Amino acid sequence: MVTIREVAAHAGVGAGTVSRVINESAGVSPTTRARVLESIATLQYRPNPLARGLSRGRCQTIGVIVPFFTQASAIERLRGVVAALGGSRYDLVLFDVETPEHRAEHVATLNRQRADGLLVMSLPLADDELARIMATGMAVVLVDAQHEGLPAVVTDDTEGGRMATEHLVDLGHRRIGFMGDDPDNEFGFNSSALRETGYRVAMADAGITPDEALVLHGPHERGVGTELAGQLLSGPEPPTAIVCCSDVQAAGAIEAIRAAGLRMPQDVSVVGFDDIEMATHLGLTTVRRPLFHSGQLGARLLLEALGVHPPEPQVHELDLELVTRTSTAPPGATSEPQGETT
Amino acid sequence: MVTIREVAAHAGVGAGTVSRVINESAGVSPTTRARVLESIATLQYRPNPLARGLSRGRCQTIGVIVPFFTQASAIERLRGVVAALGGSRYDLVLFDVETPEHRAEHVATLNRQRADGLLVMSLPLADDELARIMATGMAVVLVDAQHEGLPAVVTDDTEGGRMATEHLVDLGHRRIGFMGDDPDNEFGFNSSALRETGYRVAMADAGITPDEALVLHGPHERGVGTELAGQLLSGPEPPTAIVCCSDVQAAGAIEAIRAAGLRMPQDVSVVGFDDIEMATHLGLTTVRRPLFHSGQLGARLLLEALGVHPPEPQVHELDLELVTRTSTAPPGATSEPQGETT
DNA sequence: CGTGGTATTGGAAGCGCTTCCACGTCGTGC
DNA sequence: GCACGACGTGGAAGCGCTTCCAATACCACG
Repeated sequence: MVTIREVAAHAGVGAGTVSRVINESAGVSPTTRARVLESIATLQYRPNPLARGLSRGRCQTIGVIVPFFTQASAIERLRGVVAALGGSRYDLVLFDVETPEHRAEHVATLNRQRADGLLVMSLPLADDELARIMATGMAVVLVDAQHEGLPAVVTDDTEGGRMATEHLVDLGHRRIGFMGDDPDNEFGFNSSALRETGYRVAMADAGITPDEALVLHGPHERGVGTELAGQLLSGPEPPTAIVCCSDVQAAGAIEAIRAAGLRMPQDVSVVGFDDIEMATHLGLTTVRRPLFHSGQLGARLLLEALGVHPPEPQVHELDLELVTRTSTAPPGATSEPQGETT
Repeated sequence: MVTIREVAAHAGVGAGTVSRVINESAGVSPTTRARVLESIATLQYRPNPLARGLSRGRCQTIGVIVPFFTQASAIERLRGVVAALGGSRYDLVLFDVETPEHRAEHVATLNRQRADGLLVMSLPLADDELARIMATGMAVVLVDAQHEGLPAVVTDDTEGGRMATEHLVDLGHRRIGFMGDDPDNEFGFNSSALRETGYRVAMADAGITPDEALVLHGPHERGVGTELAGQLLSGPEPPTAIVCCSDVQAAGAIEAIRAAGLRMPQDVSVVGFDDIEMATHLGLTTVRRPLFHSGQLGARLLLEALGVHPPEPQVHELDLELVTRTSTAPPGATSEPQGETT
């Protein structure tokens, strides 16, 4: 491992001068600079990022805290982050959160030296957790979460739930079920609850009182979607349409519909949420979340926040969009609906 | 930011003692240890990882070099890595490689201080690149790539190509097309070429001389799959089956088949490669690669290599498996095939 | 020829940690 | 009562870098 001192010795200058050259600081004569650069090339010198970081107090790394890295939606966001970071000089450290303990651990461990900035995805951090992070001086940007005084990239989940439900109402459905995440999940995710609110708003707007037996909750898993949908469909008065708060649960629901020997959309319509790739293949009507874009924008905001002129924290709301495919139709429709939007 | 010295002062001991406590080194009396731990808790002290790394010469981080982070197969592997790293004390730094320049840059930048170990995915690194990496003393594990003297996790691509083709031959196909990656791609990926070899082996075994007009190449993209398949199908003597060297290209091929007004599998059978999630939804018969498992195993091997007793470098070959779904059937089959394997 | 800048430069200090060495302070065996 | 380990412990040195300060050289000007 070549050190800066060896380079200095080789070039016949002081260590400080070499440092000035690598950092492109002003005040090095062109002659000296050239000599130093040559020595660097000859010796194949690479500055030690750790030493640099220790000395400068920052490490050219941004951390991404992402719950359930294994979920398609998280991946899509991460893709956006990677894309945005592509051109920058920052490395990306991944903190996967699968349990509340993970989160606590990461928050506790985190400090300025691990990452200069932090992208927090989907996790509604508690006040004290955020306070601790802020105390380290790290720049923080939230994606799919919100907190006073912090820049954030969000979507309107309530509106999304409303859009999905309204679409079904417009098609003529009255008995509409809803499947969402557990409202009292251990992470404090609340987007599902908001979507449920949107569902209720749309129902109310249409003058329908939701049948509480048609509103079910369970973990964000495909199998759970199958199970919940099975429950809905086997009831005394099954719904003619189901709003799912994720494409994953919707995929499960579709399985349940097939298993029950029912047809989609003739017997049951299904709307999902997210528009992950799978939705295209399933022909799933869904509320598209700008996942990639949100990750990308979040990373950009973070880079800005780390820059020379950090802008005022601002909340960026990205639009949701209803993508109509073949999983929804008027209740009791007899013919296959035509045309698939990709 | 609390430093080790402040903790030492608070506990009335020397900095060395505090260090010994955090690192659980022997030689600290229980009384002192308790006092120090209390001070740490009171002051909420967190060791600075940079300083620690600088001092110890390692940074508790492993790097993952992954080309085309945006590809489903890469993601699946990464999931495995994250899973394997879950319990360890190592952080994960992601190096995305989208262009050969990226790769060169990463290899140049990399040094021991950035990561203690390196997981190289799918990238056939050149000798000099590897030499440079090895010179840093980093532990290296290859996944889906191989190099003398390095631990690796691989699959037999030739055998995979053979399996896929044999399956079609067994079904009675004779005119079988092949679609693969560009053989002279800028990264030096060769798995597609190996699969093509397997295809030729299977054809030869069946006594069939492949029609070179049915062997096409193009970038690993869905759109390209559509295009190539379109070409195959519009020829004077279209194939009755196509072996695709990835599920992504296969998905494109399926589109082309639909677009051409043909039926799958009655008119054309399709076999993919990878078994990404999409394959299930497409009903795609495919050669399953143990993607998750390979990432997980790779990460485990790396952790072992970083451990106290690094094992001898070893090449671990994981099995491929043909997953039969509804995209393949005997040529000219009249009835929908039954039963879907998930 | 003296004065005050400006342009370069070397090198010490310090970032926060680990680790090694030296220094007590005991307890033990004689 | 003394020598000798073993055990705890403090603290200096050093990891490789940045950055600041002082020093030098050089210039133009009067």
